[in-house]
Amino acid sequence: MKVRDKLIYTAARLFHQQGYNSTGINQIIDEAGIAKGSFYYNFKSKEELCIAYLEFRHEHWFTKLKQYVKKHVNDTSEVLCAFDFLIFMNELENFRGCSFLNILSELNEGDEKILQVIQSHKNDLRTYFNDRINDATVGDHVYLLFESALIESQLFKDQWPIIKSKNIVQSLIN
Amino acid sequence: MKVRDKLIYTAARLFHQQGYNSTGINQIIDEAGIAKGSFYYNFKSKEELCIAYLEFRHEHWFTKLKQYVKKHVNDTSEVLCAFDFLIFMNELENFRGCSFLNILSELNEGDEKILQVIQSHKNDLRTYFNDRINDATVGDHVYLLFESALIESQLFKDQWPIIKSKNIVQSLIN
DNA sequence: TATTTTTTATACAGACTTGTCTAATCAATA
DNA sequence: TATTGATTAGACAAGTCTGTATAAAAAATA
Repeated sequence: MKVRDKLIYTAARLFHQQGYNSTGINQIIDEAGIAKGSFYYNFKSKEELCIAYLEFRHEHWFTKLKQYVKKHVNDTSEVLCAFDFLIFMNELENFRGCSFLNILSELNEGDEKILQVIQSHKNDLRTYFNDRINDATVGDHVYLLFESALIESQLFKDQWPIIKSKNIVQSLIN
Repeated sequence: MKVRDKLIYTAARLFHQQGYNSTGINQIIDEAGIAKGSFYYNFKSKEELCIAYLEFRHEHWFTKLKQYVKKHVNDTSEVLCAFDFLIFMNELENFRGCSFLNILSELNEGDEKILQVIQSHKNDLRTYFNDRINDATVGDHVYLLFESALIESQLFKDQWPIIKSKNIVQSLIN
């Protein structure tokens, strides 16, 4: 595996587990087993790594979502399946929530570039639902409930907000 | 004003503007005009200040919400009014979002005490809606949309998620 | 008035942060 | 084979962080 990718994967794991500001460059390179010089050869700053991380996470997350949906869609609808995917991810990642919303909370004024990556990801998610739901109002409604399910399950360390949201969505799309 | 309160108010302003990890003790005491010794006389650690801050913010936020609702409830319902309050607060606080959800994203494992304060606040908010809505399913539905409105308006730096959520809620409670 | 509580200013410890720099080594490419 | 690109280990700068220590002064209380 390439050095750059090793750094991104390690950063992805640590950022998601510990948060962005709580994770230092030194820990990343230590756990990745990469020299500091190589880090700054591949990234000009921590911010640049953050953007690479979010772009990686974007691909990773949507790929996993689509894989999951493809595998389980026979039981239910694609849209409802996305909520099951959240449950699956919470179990996998221990209720750490959404990488993008977590970074959002740590942003300072002037981090416009990072904010744009986050907005872009969420716009894609909104589009994902709207592409699968005829009524645009319902599509946004589902997107909003999906976001709620994400953040509230992180907050309560419990799947109930996802289950509740899913039940509501089920009644909406029928 | 008491030294302890000065510290909490200053911390509240800075934590909400810049985030928890990005705000140091030194900046807080400088801007509050308080000696460092006094800080550690009143709080045994930054974590203890954080809890005091969240408890203050809890009182502050609900007080402001109820004041706002009392003043504007003649035009519309209490529940819908709460969404207008979000719009009002975003304008006032420049789309910095929810203090509690922002802290949540910065939590590390082991910050159980802080997590409990956040959960307690959100439970109160959930109860607030359920006390004003007969159907418990609809109550939770409104709570979830409210949370979504909060985080999504912070994310997009725009009021549209609140307006959309409010419109949905309006159709729900009629 | 005497005692205790609280606040002040400041220096400091020890650890951490991001980022730079050097000099050597390994790998790929022309 | 010679050159360029990429990686290594580690020291280092300059600053940040939380928290402690000191001694004096001010404020509240008995």
